[in-house]
Amino acid sequence: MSRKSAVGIRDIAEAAGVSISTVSKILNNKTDGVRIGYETRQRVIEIAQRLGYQPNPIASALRSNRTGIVGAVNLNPGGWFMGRMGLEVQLAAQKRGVELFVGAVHSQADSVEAQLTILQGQLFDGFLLLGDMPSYQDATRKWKNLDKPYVSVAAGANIQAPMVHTDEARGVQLILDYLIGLGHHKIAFMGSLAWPLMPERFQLFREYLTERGLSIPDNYVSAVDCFPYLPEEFAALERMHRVAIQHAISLLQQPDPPTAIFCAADAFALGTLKGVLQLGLAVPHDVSVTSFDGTDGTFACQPELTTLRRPIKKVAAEAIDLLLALIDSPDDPALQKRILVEPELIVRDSCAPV
Amino acid sequence: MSRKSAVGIRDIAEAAGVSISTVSKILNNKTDGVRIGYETRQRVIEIAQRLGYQPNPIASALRSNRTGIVGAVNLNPGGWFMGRMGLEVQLAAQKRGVELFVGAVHSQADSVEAQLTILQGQLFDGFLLLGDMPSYQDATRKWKNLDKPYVSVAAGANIQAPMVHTDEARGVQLILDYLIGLGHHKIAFMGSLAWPLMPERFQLFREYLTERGLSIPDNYVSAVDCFPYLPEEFAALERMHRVAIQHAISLLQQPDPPTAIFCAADAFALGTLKGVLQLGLAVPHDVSVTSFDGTDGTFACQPELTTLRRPIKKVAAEAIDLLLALIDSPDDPALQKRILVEPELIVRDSCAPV
DNA sequence: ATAGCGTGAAAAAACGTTTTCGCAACAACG
DNA sequence: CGTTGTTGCGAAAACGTTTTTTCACGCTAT
Repeated sequence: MSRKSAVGIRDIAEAAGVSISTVSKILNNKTDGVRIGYETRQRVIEIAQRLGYQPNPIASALRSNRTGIVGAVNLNPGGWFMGRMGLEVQLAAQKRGVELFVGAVHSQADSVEAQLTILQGQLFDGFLLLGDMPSYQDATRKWKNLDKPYVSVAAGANIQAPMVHTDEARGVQLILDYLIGLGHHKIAFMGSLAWPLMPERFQLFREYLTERGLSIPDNYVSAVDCFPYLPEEFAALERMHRVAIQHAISLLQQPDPPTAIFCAADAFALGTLKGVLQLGLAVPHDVSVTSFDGTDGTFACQPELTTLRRPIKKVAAEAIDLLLALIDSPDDPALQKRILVEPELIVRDSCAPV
Repeated sequence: MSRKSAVGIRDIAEAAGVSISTVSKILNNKTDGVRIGYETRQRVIEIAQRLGYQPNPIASALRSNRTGIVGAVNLNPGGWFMGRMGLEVQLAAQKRGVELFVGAVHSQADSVEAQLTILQGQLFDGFLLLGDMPSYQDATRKWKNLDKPYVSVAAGANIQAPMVHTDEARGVQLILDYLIGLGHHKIAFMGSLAWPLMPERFQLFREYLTERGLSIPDNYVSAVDCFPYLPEEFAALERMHRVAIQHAISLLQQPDPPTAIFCAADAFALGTLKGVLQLGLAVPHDVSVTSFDGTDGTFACQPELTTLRRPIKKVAAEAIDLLLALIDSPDDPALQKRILVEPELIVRDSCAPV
């Protein structure tokens, strides 16, 4: 290890017979109030190349107060949807030529704060907050006065920050339009009200149906009691799956069972599929199932799930664009906005007419 | 934005009536050749706290040449297994009190290099290379002489670097012992030989069987032609699923079909499940299926898959430990090692006696 | 001749730490 | 009373850049 120490800006200066400031300006393409002869410019660039110069980003960051790197912290990295989101924002960032590194939060609140402390340290020019969690408000409030721009991605509507999210009202509408179009009136809801976003999603579900005069009996609401955050044990998602199976069974064993089940996340739908099977019934013949999110699991099952696809790539792209804009002009009030992206209903094989 | 500029070490020095060097030593718990009175120590710490001092990691890194952060680049972030691996190394790092940020590689070789350039810049004290890819060798060769320690995780055996990996020979053995114990002799292999690791896995499969005098007819080897790297379109994994379905069907429609199918990754097994169903056959009654990796999808299907669980948490933990050790003593030859971790066979419902 | 100006570049300060070196004060010891 | 050792801390250099300021020179217009 530790070669003879890397070639720096002053090695170049020495080799070119110019000063280090000249080299810096040339290598950074400074043209503002700076004049450098064409001759010198070429020579320095050529020498830098030949010497294999690699700028030291730390030193550069210290002086210029910009690292050119953005960060993200994922509040629910173990979830199928948010896990994918972490990936997609990275992709979107790379497409725009900026590097994005993502950290994950593993336990509850303390870890968020630790992460945010790092993020708001000078390492990143700005960051993304991916997802939501109960203590989100508490954690972010402390950082409201941090001087790095950030945007919130796929978090609840009550966030006080620039944010990008799926148009969930539209999503719920797409699903229910479809189910009702198939003649369903007895539609159950399955989801965990302990998760962020889920209460809002249930609210939208209820509003849609009551507006159309359809009632939602209490026993059509199946509140799975589980928590999605990062599984300390490997089996957390599996446990959740099993719980969903049981919920599907109880939902369908009632005297007047629903003809369709609206699952508020893919994991619930997958569990429901299996629950139905265990009752000796069939999807979609005996009961229709819809899913929400459209992650990978929804096509690898039998029957394949009709699902609402949250537009993950679009959300990621919008988020990065917004963040980069904010980094460029942090005080532009026009950027303090909320972007809602339209989701898409993927019709597959888990629904049928009543 | 931009508060009155953050409180720095010298604000503390001023407030405490000591020099900045003293403050620095106190805040870093320096005890080496340094003596500071208990009195002063307490006072400075108290003041730092009261002023809400947040150290500037950039400045600190510049001087000390250590950032306290490690990085990782994930060569196959979109894969079910490697995606999870990215998460687990982060977790393992956090448990050890070090921050780890992961970047993802989206296209082929150029992106790897771009990432590695960043990684070997001074931002990180060391890094993990997660997974493998065809151009891995090319990309890393150029960086063989970088002065940051790194460890390779879950890459092929031909990597010239400290590495941590599943004991795949043991894994293949566990699966085949189990299948043969159930009386299976006609065992097919399904996998993509275009992926890294897969040829080696096939080799192990072949060796095991031929050692026991079992032949592997060519038509029992189903080489799915697909590429696992980061899906530019959302549907890449889905396409792969469909291809696997077709392969399962051709495998089983032969005159003398296998009684068991050894799938070299979870995605193939999930596809196989559906292929069998489409033929009007049943798993495990008509054919047994085993999977490799044990990611989330393997329990959310019907029947649940018997799978070899690659010990992802253990691998992640070993990798971080090794990396941190390397950062501490980069020149210790004892750390130039290869760690193989024992996998585990998860027996579920996809296999039955012949 | 000389003030003014445009061109090209060097000198020096700055970023916020860590680290090395040194030095005063005091006590103990012969 | 000099030497030696110990304690507690400060001064200053250093890390590798970017940014600001200054400067030399040659040309033109007065």
